[in-house]
Amino acid sequence: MSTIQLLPLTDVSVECCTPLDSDTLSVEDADLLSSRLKAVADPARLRLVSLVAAHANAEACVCDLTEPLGLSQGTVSHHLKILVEAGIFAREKRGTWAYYSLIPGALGSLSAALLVVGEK
Amino acid sequence: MSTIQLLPLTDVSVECCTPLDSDTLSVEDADLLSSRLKAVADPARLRLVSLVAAHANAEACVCDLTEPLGLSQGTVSHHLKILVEAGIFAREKRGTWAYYSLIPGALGSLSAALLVVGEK
DNA sequence: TTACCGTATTGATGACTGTCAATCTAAGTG
DNA sequence: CACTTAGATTGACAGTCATCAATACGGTAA
Repeated sequence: MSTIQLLPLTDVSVECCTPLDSDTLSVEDADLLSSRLKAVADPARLRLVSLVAAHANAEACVCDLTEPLGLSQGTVSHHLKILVEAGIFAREKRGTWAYYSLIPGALGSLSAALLVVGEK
Repeated sequence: MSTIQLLPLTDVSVECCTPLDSDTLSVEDADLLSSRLKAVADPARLRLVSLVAAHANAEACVCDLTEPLGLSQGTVSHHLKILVEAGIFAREKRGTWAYYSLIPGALGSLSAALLVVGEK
């Protein structure tokens, strides 16, 4: 049997979609990373992260956060949802209260991903 | 003369503005950090950082970046200005061309600042 | 000087976002 | 059951943003 060269073909397809620079950020990766960064690039949400991290047991309910943030309950709930959807906060409902906590390593991986963008 | 107690007064004022948690992100720091993160939380600007970093000599002019980004020249110029104002890119004009380059350590300090927010 | 080229800026537009007030849902409590 | 309380959701509004087309600016070359 003749052994068909498969690897060169896949290489060509890779070259096709990355024309000039070898290892540059793809559009998909850029969209993904930017959406995660957007979740954190807001003063209210940065303070939420800081408040929750500084809180006892590293978790807090909405009622703990509304007053120090100076925003309405609905707005705080909105920001918390964005942080949960970005994979930064975890939400656990116990009784009437909803407790939010930092997902371990989430900020670290985001911080690391940002750093990698600047490395060729 | 009666010695007036000044220190207790200032202590009270400090307690007044930091009611519960001790070392939480201030509103000013949150605004500052979020504005730097906003500069980077955009797909086009993330790709700009990646493209410049991967470019020869780690610098590039606008004409090098317009085509791989798929955006108009004016839009690319606009994004580059935002990155310069955020302290991430440096701009050097040589002749007709404007060369942009990553400021060393800029992404690193931003990445580190983001990480610190999550540490109590 | 005029002409050209690379870049910056302006104006307009459509999309997105942060915020609040109001409402709705759900879980406890009388 | 009705009532209260915590949180989520909705609708509306103002502000911001990404984008393009067009124009202005600033060197360089003829």
